[in-house]
Amino acid sequence: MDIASLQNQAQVFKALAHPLRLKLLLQLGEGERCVAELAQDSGVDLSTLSRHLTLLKQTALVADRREGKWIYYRLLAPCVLEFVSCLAARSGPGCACEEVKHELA
Amino acid sequence: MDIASLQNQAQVFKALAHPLRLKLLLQLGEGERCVAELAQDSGVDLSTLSRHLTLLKQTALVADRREGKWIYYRLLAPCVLEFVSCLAARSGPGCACEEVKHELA
DNA sequence: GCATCATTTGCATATTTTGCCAATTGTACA
DNA sequence: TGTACAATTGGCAAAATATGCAAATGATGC
Repeated sequence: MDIASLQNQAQVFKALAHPLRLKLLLQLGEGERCVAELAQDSGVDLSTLSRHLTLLKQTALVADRREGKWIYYRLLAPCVLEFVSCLAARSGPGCACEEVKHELA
Repeated sequence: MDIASLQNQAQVFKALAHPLRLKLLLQLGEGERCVAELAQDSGVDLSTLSRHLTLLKQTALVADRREGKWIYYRLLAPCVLEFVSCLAARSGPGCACEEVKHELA
């Protein structure tokens, strides 16, 4: 694995490394949303939200589409959500994967 | 998904969000390694390497074990590597998951 | 105890990330 | 054309991260 690939992948993880951005991805996992909808209970400034969405777009985790006044975002990488579930299933150390359960036993 | 869980998960992604740490995880995917071995061609100061390992340990992605003078690190969460492979398989935007191939078509 | 080797910690500095406010762009509609 | 609304961008300060050097810790063996 060369340094460039590692950097690219780290870039994706960086995009995932923020609670708000994770939340946004989970919301988009349920379907397309416009910025105002995503802002609903985000608790941050609209400008801040926009920057987070831009970051997700740059790593191709989401894509956007304009429809009239609104811009709709959609999820591009469902596999991300699967991995998040795996993490969510972690209780304490280790992860939910079978191999690891064995490792920790 | 509550804010605390999101933060915990973001924490894990943060740990993954660095090329060197990803490289370390990949190396550990092949088996236990002591710090000196990992330092071999890392290109960073030993102290820096140590800090990265500490960070990985804090998020329970790896664990360590002392044997005489050496400290061996091992991978705790193989599912991480699977996800990294998924990312590595991305060619341009999107991801290697089937659903996404469809989405992008 | 003392010297040595493997690894970690303290500290200072450089870089990156985050978040708000204000200003701007893009669209719709009167 | 002008106004209103949705969303993004510029600018800047605060917080978090990354890194190397030097000093400290822990274990070994003389």
